[in-house]
Amino acid sequence: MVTIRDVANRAGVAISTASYALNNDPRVSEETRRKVLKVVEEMNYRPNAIARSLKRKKSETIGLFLNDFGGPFFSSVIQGVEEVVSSNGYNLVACSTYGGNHNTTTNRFLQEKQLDAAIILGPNIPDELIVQVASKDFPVVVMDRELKAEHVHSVLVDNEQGAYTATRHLINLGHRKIAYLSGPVNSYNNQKRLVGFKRALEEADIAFQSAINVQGHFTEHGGYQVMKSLLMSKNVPDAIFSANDEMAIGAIQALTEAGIRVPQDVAIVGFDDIRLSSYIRPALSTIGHPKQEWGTVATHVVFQTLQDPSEQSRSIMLDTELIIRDSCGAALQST
Amino acid sequence: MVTIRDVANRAGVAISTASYALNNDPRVSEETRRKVLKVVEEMNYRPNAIARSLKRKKSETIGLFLNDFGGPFFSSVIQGVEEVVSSNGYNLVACSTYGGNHNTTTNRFLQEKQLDAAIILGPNIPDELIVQVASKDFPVVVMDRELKAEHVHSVLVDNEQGAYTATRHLINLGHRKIAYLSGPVNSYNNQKRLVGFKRALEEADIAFQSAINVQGHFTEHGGYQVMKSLLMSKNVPDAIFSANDEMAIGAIQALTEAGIRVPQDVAIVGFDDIRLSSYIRPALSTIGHPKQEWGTVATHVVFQTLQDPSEQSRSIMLDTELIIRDSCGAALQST
DNA sequence: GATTAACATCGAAACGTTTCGAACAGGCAT
DNA sequence: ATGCCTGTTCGAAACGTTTCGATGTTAATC
Repeated sequence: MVTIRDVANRAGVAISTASYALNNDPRVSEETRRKVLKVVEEMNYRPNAIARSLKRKKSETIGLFLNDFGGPFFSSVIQGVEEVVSSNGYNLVACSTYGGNHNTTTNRFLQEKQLDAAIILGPNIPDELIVQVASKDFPVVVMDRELKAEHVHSVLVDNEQGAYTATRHLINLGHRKIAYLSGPVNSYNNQKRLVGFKRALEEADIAFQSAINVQGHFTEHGGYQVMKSLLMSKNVPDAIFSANDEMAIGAIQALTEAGIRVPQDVAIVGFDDIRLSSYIRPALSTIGHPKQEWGTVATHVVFQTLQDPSEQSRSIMLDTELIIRDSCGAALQST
Repeated sequence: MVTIRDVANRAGVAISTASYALNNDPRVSEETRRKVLKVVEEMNYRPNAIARSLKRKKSETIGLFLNDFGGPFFSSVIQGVEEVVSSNGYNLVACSTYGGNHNTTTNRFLQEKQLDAAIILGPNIPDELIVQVASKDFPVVVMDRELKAEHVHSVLVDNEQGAYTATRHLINLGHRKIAYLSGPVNSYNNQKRLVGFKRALEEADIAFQSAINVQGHFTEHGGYQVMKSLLMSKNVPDAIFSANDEMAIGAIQALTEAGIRVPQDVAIVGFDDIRLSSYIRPALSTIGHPKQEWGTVATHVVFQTLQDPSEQSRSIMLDTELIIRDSCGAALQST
């Protein structure tokens, strides 16, 4: 491995001079700089980023922690993050947090100071770990929870408002018996969406029926299963608000198989606006949110804090949008 | 920041002893080890991974280079990679290679020895860079090209055979005028798929018509556009082999809009078996390949080479599978 | 011709670890 | 007493950079 010492020797200068030359320090003369750069070229020298990070106490790398690379809209979020990170001349590493507390990658990157900042979209990282690692020169942005702590910022989708809008929409279409197709009960997103759902019901004087509040684990298969059992119990609602699109798609499948028409017999609205939603039949009405922007905003917060570490903790909420397609029946009524 | 020196001081031992204690070296007595670990706990000490990497010349991290996190099946590949990496106690970082040669992340991680190995699925990383960085203690696995060089291994999908099977299938169904819906001409995947396509035609004594060899950039929109213009030119084929599913989906959209029935008027087969393919109507017949396994195999090769650096360069080819749904018309004929 | 300033270069310390070789203490056999 | 293990601990050098403070040169000023 060729080091800066080799370069310095060959160029006939001190190590420090070589280093200055490489870092465009104005002290070094144009002549020496050229000499050094020529040798660098000849020897194909590459600075060792690890040694540099050790000395500078900066890695110019920010970490994005995801619990699941396979998720349906994470790719959009990553693209947003990537865009801002690289436009700032920083590097991005994406780390999987799969595997919970014993995950070595998470602990290693988060606790062992290999990064300059972290963006978190992995609910299985505990709050305590986050507040522990966040510090003046290690800002953290969370996208999957509210967490009020020093040097921790949050960028969130307005789950509650979105769920409220979706439910409200179903109520306006004349539905009264509306089921909530729930994600994992301890999920932050699910909790907020449930709150919005309940608020809309309450406003319309509809009682919340826990019998038709069923849990589908945020997966297509879960949605399918749960819908199946709801059908068995003969407890079929007029309408369904699904806490995400995946489950809604599974539910539609189950309904269709049972000969129940969507939206004529049961109307359904989802949440997330994943790509698949506009392709299935009937096309899924849903609550959309700006996935890529979500990533860019979070990343901007990171860089602002990096530039001005005295920055206050911020909390940003992104708006959602009702997307009407076929599964809610609104298009049908209006014609 | 609390360092090992602080720990050593507080515990009343030498730095080296503290280090040995932390690394379970048998030299240190049980008593001292406990004393050190207690102090570690008290002070909440975390070793600095950067300093360790510098000294050990190992980062226990492997890098996965992707040109596009948003791709439709990359998430499956990543999951496969992640699984093997973490089961070996290593860390995974995923780096975007978006932006071509000037991409700093790529250069930095690849050239500046922050990693122990690399897996590459980003065609915009030039061959020269790969052979330059591959070395005895830095194995590289490519998944997006053939590249014969020392310390470079390849794990590939059998594009040619897959394309051959798909085309052959269309021919067997009685089609003679078959269009090739092409990806970027310089793409390795596209080239191989084209070869397989041509081989099938040749075998059946069908001339390759360059007029219906059209380029759709591997995107849905590209497939849609290209199909539109093919329809304008009145040069409509009996059947289409699309070099990937995305383009096939766009093409079906264009055909449907023009009132042309799939598969009755035009049969179509894609490549990749992305998730969407089984949801669209008509469901897309395609060539499937084991995406997650692709990742796990590549990663196994990495670890084998890491364990035995004298390992020969390997080249592994994964089989594909014809998946018959509705768009090719086979299901229709058989009933 | 002495004084100063500006410029270019250098040596050495530091970043936080790991690890080599030496040192020390105690126990045992000579 | 001497020598030699064995078990434990230690000091110091290294890893490849960056950066502080010092040093030497040269040219400009009085």
